[in-house]
Amino acid sequence: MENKFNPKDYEKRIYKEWMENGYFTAKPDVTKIPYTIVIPPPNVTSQLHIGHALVNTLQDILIRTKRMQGYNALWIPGTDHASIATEAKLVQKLASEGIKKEDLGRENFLEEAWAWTAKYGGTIISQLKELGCSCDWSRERFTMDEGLSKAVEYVFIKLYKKGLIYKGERMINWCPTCKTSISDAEVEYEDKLGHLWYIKYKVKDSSDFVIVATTRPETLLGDTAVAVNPKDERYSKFIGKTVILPLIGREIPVIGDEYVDIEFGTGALKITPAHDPNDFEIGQKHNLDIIKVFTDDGKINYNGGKYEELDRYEAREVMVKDLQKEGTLIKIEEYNHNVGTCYRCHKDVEPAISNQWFVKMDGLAKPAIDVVKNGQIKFIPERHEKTYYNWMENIKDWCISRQLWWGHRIPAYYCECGNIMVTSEMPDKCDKCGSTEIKQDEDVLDTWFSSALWPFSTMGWPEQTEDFKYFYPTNVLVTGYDIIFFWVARMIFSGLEYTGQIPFRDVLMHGLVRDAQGRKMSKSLGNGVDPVEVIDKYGADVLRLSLTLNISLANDIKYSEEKLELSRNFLNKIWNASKFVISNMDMKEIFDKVDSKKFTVEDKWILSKLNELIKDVTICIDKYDIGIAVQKIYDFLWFEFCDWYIEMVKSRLYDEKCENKLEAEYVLYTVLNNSLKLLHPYAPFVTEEIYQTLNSKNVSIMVSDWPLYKEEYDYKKEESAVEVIKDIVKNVRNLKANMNVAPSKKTSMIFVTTTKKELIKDSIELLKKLINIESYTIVDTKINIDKKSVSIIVPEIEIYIPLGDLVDFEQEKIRIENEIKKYEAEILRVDNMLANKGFVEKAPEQKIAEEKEKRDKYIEMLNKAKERLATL
RNA sequence: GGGCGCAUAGCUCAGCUGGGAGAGCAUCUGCCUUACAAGCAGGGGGUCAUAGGUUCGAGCCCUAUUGUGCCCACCA
Repeated sequence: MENKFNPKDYEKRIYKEWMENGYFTAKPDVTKIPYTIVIPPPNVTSQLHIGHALVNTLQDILIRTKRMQGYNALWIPGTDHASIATEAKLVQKLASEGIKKEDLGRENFLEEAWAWTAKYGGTIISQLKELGCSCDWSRERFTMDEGLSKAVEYVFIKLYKKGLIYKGERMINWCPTCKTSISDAEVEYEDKLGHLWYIKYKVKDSSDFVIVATTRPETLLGDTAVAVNPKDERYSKFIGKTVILPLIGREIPVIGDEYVDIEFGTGALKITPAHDPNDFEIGQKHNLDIIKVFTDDGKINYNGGKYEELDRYEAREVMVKDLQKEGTLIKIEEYNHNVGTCYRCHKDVEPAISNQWFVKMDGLAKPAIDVVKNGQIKFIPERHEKTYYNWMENIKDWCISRQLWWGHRIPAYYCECGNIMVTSEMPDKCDKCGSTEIKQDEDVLDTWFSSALWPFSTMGWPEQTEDFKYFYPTNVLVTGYDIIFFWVARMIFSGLEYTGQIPFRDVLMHGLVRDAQGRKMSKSLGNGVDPVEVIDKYGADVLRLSLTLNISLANDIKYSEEKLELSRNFLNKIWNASKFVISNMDMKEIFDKVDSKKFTVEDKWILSKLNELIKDVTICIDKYDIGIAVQKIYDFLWFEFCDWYIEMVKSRLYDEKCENKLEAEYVLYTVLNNSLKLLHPYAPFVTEEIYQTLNSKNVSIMVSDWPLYKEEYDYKKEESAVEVIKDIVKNVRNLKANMNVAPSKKTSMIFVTTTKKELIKDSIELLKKLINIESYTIVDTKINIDKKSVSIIVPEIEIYIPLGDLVDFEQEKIRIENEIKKYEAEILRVDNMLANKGFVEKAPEQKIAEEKEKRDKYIEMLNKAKERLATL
């Protein structure tokens, strides 16, 4: 083992060994219970960011734990083609070369896209490997693989035949920058400061006018009515009349509709059915004309007269000026409102009427709600179920067509006669009119349409493969709560509809990783942390630990350098402790001669503590208390094993004649070996490196057995005995520190006790080492005690340390007086409790007994302290 | 407008089914003690946001308030 903890020495080598030994692969095996996770597929061209590092560390922890526990653990990896995101990036790249996507043409563009995928596609995968992920790479999938594309096509056709997919003209969200429709879930609302413009619409053949307030004056080009509330006395008289649109002079009717809020703005609402969802509905109700005024890229179209070709915001400026000139703009107010933006490019989306493909949601939503309500699928933390219900219960039809090229092309074919054929192969001729003039739909499917199938399409579904039959449904889905709508919800209803089963049993949702100031990490802020740089500097284990140690999954995680150092220091500690243990393993080959009767009190104590740890950690991981589990490992290894046990056994190890040296080595080995196994899911590399050094180069910790709780290691008596020893040691050290006596100074000690004689005798070697005893006596009563001594009082034991002139009696008096005060306070606390009728009557007996015991203990110590004080 | 979090030591956060407030960092004191100075030993530091309530007992459960963050929602 290298002297210094340096992850670079072994991480790459170990990962390669795991791969070569095929430890990550899993095959159906009826003799084992499957445990399956499918990775949330990262974008094929993405780089590993800190969120990926977290979600994949969590999955790896679960998979590695279950694998060691004997499950047939399978973690299916893969990537997503991320239709809109990838296409946008590629378009941008082409633009920088002066190429437009349209000039390239569909075929060539797709060729570029595949080339791009091939070039950048491997990065994220190799980064996941650096992180230590134990995915079955032989099953790596891509959402545009042939098999997965088949699944997409199969589902589309099936749903179409069932009437669950339809095409129609609806109001959808249009992104003029990405030039595609997007679903409701893909719209992000942002609070933006805008204006309310008050515009005068003249009533025809009258000197009256109606003033409307709008945040979007440019849409007046598409106005086909002004609506007022029929109950509004100011305006009801105008209903049925017409008003004249400013700037363009077109006549539009004034209509009455309850929808209009009398209190808001002016109480008169301009209606633009083509560019506002509410106006669209009102338009439908009143049979209003629909006049589109925008082009697909957000410019004013041919209906805009002289404003044609102007960008929507440019048009706004120009029109506002013109309105001012005309005198019809009478007021401008600042106004804060919610503006829908595209989740990809963050530009404002346009509500627009468009002919698109939709998935009919009402029938799909209910079963998806039921499986969560009845507990077949559990969300962790549970509160996210509410978010899920809220969304599912108010869901609208899902717009799935995208005006993009990169993605699964819609398997719909159009004949010039208007007939639509939905099939997997391009038909030779129209099945209605026989024409051979047939064209495929130009659009592709929403990227989430294929992700929704991920838990089963990755297993070869719709074929009833062995994998699918054995590994599906998956056990747990691990993901961030920010994609409940995009992905989790859609996998649930898809799984139920297509496979008739839930896609996963548990949904483990983690928080977002934020920067040290608590801000979201983003490119624009430049506060992102590159996990690859972290791995370079600290190693993957440290990164993984820093994301899991001392965190609660329910909350967002603040990332900081400090947490990396904490993790690094811990692993360094383990490294050094292991070095110590390994260098003291000279009798390892005769461990079969270990005699458990020769276990000392500290041996039994640490074995018992280890035993508890095994139990706790196993339970915690099962409950997804991943942060608590590793905290317990940390505390045990550092504060029990290193701080106490190793110090306690040193004297035995250094003493060649020690009769239970073998047992000491064995216990060191056992505790370290098992602790490494518990820690392995969190820090796979360092635990493997140590494990192989501790055992043999031919074994691997990742396929070793998970430690089990053993009844015979439950040594309660020894646990409490060691607590007494620790109590003594801490008190002596404390006293020495307070009196400016070097801890290493050897002293003689007198132990006064009647009940704990054996314990002191048995553990005197320990005490000698831990608190530097030169000589000692154990007596029943305190006679012949050197006046110039200090005293220590612990339950049932008094210890006197003659310190000669170092003893300052005034100091000693004050110290003992303070202790007396402490004891009195404790006694008072218990007395108050016991004097409380309610407590005595209602508290559990055990609790009352515990309190009484404490009281006795403190009274005893109080009396001793008083006696001692009297002699000073 | 609805919904959901969070508020615990100077800082970052743990705290499982309610039973004497914890860790790391920072700070102070003393230590290069042959696994570890990325360390060891010891100390100081908290009305667990506020106000009520339930309970024998509340950091934990209930209600309200304040501050703070997030999600959802078509008021122009």
